[in-house]
Amino acid sequence: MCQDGHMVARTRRAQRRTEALSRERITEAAVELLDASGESGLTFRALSERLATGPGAIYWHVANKGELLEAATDVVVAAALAEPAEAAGSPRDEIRAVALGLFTAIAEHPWLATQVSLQLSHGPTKSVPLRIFEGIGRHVGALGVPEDSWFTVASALMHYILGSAAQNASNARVAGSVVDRAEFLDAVSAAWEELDPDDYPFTRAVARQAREHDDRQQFLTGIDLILAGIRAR
Amino acid sequence: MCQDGHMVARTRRAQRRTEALSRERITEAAVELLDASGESGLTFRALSERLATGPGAIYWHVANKGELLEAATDVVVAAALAEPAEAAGSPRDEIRAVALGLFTAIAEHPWLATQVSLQLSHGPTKSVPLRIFEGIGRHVGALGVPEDSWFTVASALMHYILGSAAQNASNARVAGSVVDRAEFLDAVSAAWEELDPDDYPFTRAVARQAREHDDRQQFLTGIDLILAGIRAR
DNA sequence: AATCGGACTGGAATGTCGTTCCAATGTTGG
DNA sequence: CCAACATTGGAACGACATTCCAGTCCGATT
Repeated sequence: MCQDGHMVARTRRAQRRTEALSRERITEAAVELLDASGESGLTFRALSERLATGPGAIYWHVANKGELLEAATDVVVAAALAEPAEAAGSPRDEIRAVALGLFTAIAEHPWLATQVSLQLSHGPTKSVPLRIFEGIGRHVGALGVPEDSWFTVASALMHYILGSAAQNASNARVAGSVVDRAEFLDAVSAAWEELDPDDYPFTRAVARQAREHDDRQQFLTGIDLILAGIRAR
Repeated sequence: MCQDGHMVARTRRAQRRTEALSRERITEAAVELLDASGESGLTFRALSERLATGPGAIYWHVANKGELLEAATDVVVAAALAEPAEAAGSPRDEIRAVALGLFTAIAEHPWLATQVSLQLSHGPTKSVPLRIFEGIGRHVGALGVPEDSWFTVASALMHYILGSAAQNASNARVAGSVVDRAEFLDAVSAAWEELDPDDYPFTRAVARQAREHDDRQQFLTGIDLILAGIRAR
């Protein structure tokens, strides 16, 4: 088996390696892996196999796993925010579009919620929070908000959007289909109704509302709430 | 600290083990470890050493690391929400109190932001999201909100609070003192001002506001924004 | 009092992960 | 053609969460 290694190189390249390894191809494969098997599915070993290479080759293009996760998140978020750029509506509609873009992106890539929250807590200079902040803020001026409140208003909107998105990932993960979703909400509602009435009176009281609510609708209602607050000043 | 030398391992209990191992003691030690060395500092090895035991003993009381993190988060959040229970003010002040309680808890335990976001995305039946939701919702009724909007309004407030909290963890982590904080904001603001004017016009425009803003103040302003939106309906 | 069984302990062992290292390979310019 | 260099991929390493198991302790039963 020692001498056998002479010709070990094999025709590996003939397999699929028509394109060279690149940061883009690696990130793309990472996203596919994340979509297919969740956060724990993305390992350098699995990635190596899918790209028909070894871990060392990946490390030539990417510093570490954190950077890989960051790149994957960035690609997906950028795609989600790029779409509604064409349709020019009222500033209110524009902001709703940004919010809904993120909302559906997270529904399609459940791992995204955790990652975006993570990037957010890693600092405001990371590209993902920047993209979102800019995407929202761009339309805040047109909303009639005085300039010295821009920062505050855009921050409030971003925080609400990301907070909601994080929560709704759990729905998306468990509920693949509409039927599953109904079951999931039923389970949540039932669990809430069995809480201790002394400790959780409010949650028990709204258990029925939780069962019947529409995520997307409620999400937009929340945005309208903030927009109404802005207008009320 | 005082080693008993190479005495037989039998007199182990004489060392420091006056109290028995319990879920509470383990969680407490986990929080101390997290506070001292951050999220990566909490390992079963370090925890074993601090508790003068082995990993196996810990696993008798705690199922896995996730459950340990959950318990640690729960304890800290519960403590943060318990304080303002006595002082009864206007519903608006009560909600502000809940929000500020979480805000300062995260400032004292920077690892909390990530954990709370994580728990949130793991489902609405986990105890941490429940506590927060209840803590807020309890005062929503007194706010004059019609009952069929309770769920929506409480959700919107919770999402904003948790989203803001996640962001402000990065400030807290980097900025131990007031001086550090000013430096941090300067760095962020400077980084924002060097962005591409075509891609990030808004962010560049508010860079100066970012430098001078007060986290806590802005956080409360955001809450007032939502409350104003509620009143405006 | 002796013993028996389950609660509890802790050290060793297992397998997986991120990461590093390095010999081998392709590629490029002189 | 050959030296410098960029790139590759497989093996090896250390740290980690988790499991296993041989013990130890303690309260209930007889």
